[in-house]
Amino acid sequence: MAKDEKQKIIIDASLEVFREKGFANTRMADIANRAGVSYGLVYHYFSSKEVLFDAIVESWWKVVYDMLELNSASESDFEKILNNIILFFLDTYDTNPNLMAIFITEVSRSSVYHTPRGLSKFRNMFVLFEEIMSIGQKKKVLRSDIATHYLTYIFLGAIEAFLSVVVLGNEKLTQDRKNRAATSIISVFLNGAKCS
Amino acid sequence: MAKDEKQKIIIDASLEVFREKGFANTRMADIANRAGVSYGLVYHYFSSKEVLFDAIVESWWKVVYDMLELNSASESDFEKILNNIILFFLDTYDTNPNLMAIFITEVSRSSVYHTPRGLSKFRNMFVLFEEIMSIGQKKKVLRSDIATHYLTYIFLGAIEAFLSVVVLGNEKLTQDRKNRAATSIISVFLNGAKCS
Amino acid sequence: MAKDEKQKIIIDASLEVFREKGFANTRMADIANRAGVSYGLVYHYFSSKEVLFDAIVESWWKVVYDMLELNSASESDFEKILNNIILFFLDTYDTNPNLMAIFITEVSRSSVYHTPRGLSKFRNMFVLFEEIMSIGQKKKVLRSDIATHYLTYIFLGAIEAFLSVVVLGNEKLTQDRKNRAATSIISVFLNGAKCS
Amino acid sequence: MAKDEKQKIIIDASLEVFREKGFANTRMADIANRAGVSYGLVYHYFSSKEVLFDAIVESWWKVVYDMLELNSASESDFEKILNNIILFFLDTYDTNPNLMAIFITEVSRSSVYHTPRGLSKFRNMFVLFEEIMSIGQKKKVLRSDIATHYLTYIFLGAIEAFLSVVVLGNEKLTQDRKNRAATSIISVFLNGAKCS
DNA sequence: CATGAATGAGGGTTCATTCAT
DNA sequence: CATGAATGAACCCTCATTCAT
Repeated sequence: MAKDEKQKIIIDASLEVFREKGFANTRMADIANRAGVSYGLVYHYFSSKEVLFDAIVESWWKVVYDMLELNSASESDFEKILNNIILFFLDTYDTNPNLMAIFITEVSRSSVYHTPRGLSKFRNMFVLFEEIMSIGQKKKVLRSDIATHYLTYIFLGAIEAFLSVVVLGNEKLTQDRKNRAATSIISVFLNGAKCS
Repeated sequence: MAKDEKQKIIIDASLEVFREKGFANTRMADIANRAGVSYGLVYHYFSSKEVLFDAIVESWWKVVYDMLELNSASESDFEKILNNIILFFLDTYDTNPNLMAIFITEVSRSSVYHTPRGLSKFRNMFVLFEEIMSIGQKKKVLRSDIATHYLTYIFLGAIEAFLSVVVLGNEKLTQDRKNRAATSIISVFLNGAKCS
Repeated sequence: MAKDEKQKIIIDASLEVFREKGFANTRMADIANRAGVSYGLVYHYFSSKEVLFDAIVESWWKVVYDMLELNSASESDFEKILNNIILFFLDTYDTNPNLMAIFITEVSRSSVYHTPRGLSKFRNMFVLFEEIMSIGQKKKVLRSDIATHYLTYIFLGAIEAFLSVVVLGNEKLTQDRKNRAATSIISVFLNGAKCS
Repeated sequence: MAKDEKQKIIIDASLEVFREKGFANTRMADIANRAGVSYGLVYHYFSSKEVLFDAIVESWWKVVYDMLELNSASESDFEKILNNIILFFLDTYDTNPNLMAIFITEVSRSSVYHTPRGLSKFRNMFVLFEEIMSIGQKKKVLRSDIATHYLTYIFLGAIEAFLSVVVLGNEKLTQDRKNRAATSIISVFLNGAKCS
């Protein structure tokens, strides 16, 4: 429909602008201009700047949660699961770098998003990650002498750190590089960085 | 001197407020109130909000760079170096949780800080980290089949992820917990998460 | 006709909303919603918010003027005429409390309505009231040692004050109470409040 | 002090503008311009348009309540008390016509002011008026066969109606005219409008 | 050094009105 | 007739910064 199309145009424009300027420095006028629509139309679809931002973030959480739950329920080989997860993030960066950048710079750490509600979303992701690590431990793939949340910190931290560098450098990811990154991260995570 | 004392009072107050509200939502008036000084005095010492924030961040970068350079030049056992680095961050959180929180939420990822100048500071830290990892590889402690920057992502990412959880949860760290965290992170980083 | 019906639906809805929120705080969207019609249809029938409001007020003035002219020409006993006038206002409140409330709160005093044109409508009512008082004086029912406009102030003021209290308190008027109010007001107006 | 003077300048300017345009059509910029101060200074003293308006209205209620309580406690002749009350309103119009106009057009009836809190202020005045009427009845000056509140409606209504005409016509009141108005209103109120 | 009054540009939001379908 | 998407001027309020005392 025309309606959904316009919404999409506005959301896409806001993804660009939020990414470029950050939430605090984004003007609703910037979004309207970028979208090529009038000032008021943005408000016709989104009742406030925050609502617009939330719409973006919610859609992000949904796909993350879905992805994690899917992998949580998966019967695949555990290493394959880890690989899926990393590639999910890298592929998302590929197809929607603005969304990924916003997640990294405005959501994952930014105090702006850390209202109680925002925090719970973040924690929820963490819990889902932890479940997967717990599965790895139950399957005897992962060590059990390390508390599950440390495994989570390290795996999630590696992904975020890699994404941060890519995002902040505005780098382009080839399929090849994505695979190498996933392989390297998983290799260190599972086998360690120490010389054998 | 009285001068330095007042400056310190203002900086301490701003650490609190920046931590609580984030840079964008902090008012100069908030800082003045928290410091118990007049509105204009803040401007007497810091010519703008940004200058005040930068003063804080610069002091942070200085200690981080110093610490990394010290460890870079250190003759210690490599594992000991890694341990020093982790404990540096955890100890800083202990003694100055506001500074650590600001680093995590306002600097390390936030787009607010990602002016070209801010980015270069961040990259500089990354380079120093990378040098240490490179040393580990030269010393044959770390694998050389993994690109140095991946080792960096994983190690730095783990620290940041752990700190994030602690900071966002406003948690208290005992000496014991700090040691356990360091040990766990290093153990996984070096030996891997896989069951042996 | 369908046309007139829709107009009436819109007018009735606007009476409700204008009464509840006042002219300034009424949105055209509120009226459309209350009427259960689309946004644009209100504009189809009324070219602006002011035109809609005026349509209401004009209809009010018309019945007031008609009523006053009728009583002005009436051969009835003067006391009966005063009674008719009071009961006209009270009956109107009964049948159309929203209209009465709008008159009291938005028209009779509100500066919103006091454009030159609005004022002239108001003055016109005052003149008609004054004519009736003048008739009372000519008929030797009312004292002539009091300037006609003072008689008008007192009589009209009493009606407005009573209506104000009823309107602001959103009170229900029984036939009995209406009669008592009319009798009391007229008794004091004609015979005075002093103990005899 | 400079501070109080500036406040007064702003309040005086806002009295003018509120009177001319009404609350809803008054721009904060208008007030600042009229006061000859910067835009922000208005907010320095009054945190919102509503707070500024309330400051005005509160000061009004205070003098009204004080005046009514004084007359309530007065040992004077009852007719003298009625005269005092009327002259209070007329004198206030004389010295501060803008305040009086705002009371008449924006407060006494306007729905804008009829929040629950606004209403209670209005009712409070009504109650104080009613007490005075009740005293008149107890003193056997006023008839007791008429419910007290009807006496109140008629007396208060007469004052308001007179003031309304004066305010809307932007008329000038001489001392002489004030006295005649008071005498006429009281004469009709006490002795009635009927020819004897 | 210290105070806090004063400034005014900037930005989010509202909402009457228009217009394409 | 009817719809509701689209427009954009208007306005309240914020707050970093300046400045007189």
